[in-house]
Amino acid sequence: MIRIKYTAVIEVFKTYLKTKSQLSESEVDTIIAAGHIKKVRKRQYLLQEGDVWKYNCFVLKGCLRTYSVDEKGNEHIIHFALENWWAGDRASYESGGTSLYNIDALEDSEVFLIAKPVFEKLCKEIPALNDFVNALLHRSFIAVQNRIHTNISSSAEEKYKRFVEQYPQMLTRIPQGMIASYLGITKETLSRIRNQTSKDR
Amino acid sequence: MIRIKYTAVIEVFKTYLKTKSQLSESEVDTIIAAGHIKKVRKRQYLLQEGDVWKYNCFVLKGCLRTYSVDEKGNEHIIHFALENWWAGDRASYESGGTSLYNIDALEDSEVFLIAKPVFEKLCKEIPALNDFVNALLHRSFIAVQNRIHTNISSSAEEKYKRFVEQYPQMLTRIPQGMIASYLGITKETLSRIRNQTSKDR
DNA sequence: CGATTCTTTGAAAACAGTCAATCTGTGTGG
DNA sequence: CCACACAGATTGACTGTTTTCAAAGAATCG
Repeated sequence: MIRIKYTAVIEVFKTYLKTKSQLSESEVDTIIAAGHIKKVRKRQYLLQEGDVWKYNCFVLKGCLRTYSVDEKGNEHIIHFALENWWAGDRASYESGGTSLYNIDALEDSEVFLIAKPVFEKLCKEIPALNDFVNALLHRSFIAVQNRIHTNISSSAEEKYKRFVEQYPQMLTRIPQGMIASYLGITKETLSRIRNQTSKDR
Repeated sequence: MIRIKYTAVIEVFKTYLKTKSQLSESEVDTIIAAGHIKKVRKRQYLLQEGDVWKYNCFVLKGCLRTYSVDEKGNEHIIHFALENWWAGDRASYESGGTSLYNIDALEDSEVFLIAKPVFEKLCKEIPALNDFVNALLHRSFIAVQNRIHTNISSSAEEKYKRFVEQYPQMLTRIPQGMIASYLGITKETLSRIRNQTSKDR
């Protein structure tokens, strides 16, 4: 059996839209024609603090992180985005103001970008897209709220355990220190937790 | 000059919709006709863990909290809703599954409820309502994300300070112990922080 | 290999939680 | 009106968790 070994990376987005939304084939094509692929090398910024975020960004390949840097130089990661995830700064996008966050790539990545005005136009023209974006936003909200709940009710160890359950794919691709940052604990604490739990067995 | 001393409590919702949305007078009336007012006494539940949440709930008067109770019996408050705020459990609402949360009143309150199927129908019929709900959801998402950011990047004291800045109205109406719970710290710690900061002056 | 990045470890200090007792204010019923 | 109960806030002593700082140990990559 002959298999096509190389799948154009944009297919990731096509497949995503086809399986997750009610969009027709031609609507999917319209959406894809409205944006463009951007390659982001490891350590390269997609957004820097002070910039304005004007895109919808879907990760086709690789891994991005969204984070802030405080006065002491500590990074605080609020979001990871692997393939099939969205990234961006919604606050800046909505308000048009400058961003407090940085987004950069943890691996060589490829993302699909659609500029805000273009995307808004599409949402108006394609009801199924509008519905999809809404449903997505609902799910995102619920996810962030769950994260709040875990955050205010759990110890460092519990937070890590839940992270492992919820995002096992991330464990292998994201450096431990960054997971610690995402959880709001130090890398040293996370290291000790992991060591601890492996001894317990 | 003669003034009407008593404003029907539903006016709170009318005013809210008129000032915050693009809805026409008649659309506002349609929406109001689609729901009903419910009085909730202090300590009374509006939702209990295990129930399914099927409403959109706008607070006309009083104050509600959404919280979970863990194995040890500790309460973890994820949301407060004063007048002009929405309350509810979006996860249960969207999925139709049972809720992990309780909602109860901290004061004698009045809320405006619109059942899910009715509300969904309204959203389809009234584009301005749909747009408004979306914009609201966007803002909510951004707010929760900011809360995450504060949570993972701040000490107990900083969290409290930000809470005070952001929600000064709540300080006078919500017991301190509950604010502590919302922040993910103990009531004793919050008490000491407050004492500490007042000495510092 | 050398350089860089990431992780681990140790010891001390800071921070926050626990438990129990006390204090304060409020509202209720006798 | 007082006494009492109750909810909420405070305080102290103690414990436990997490951070900090510094150093050393893996792992990765060109």
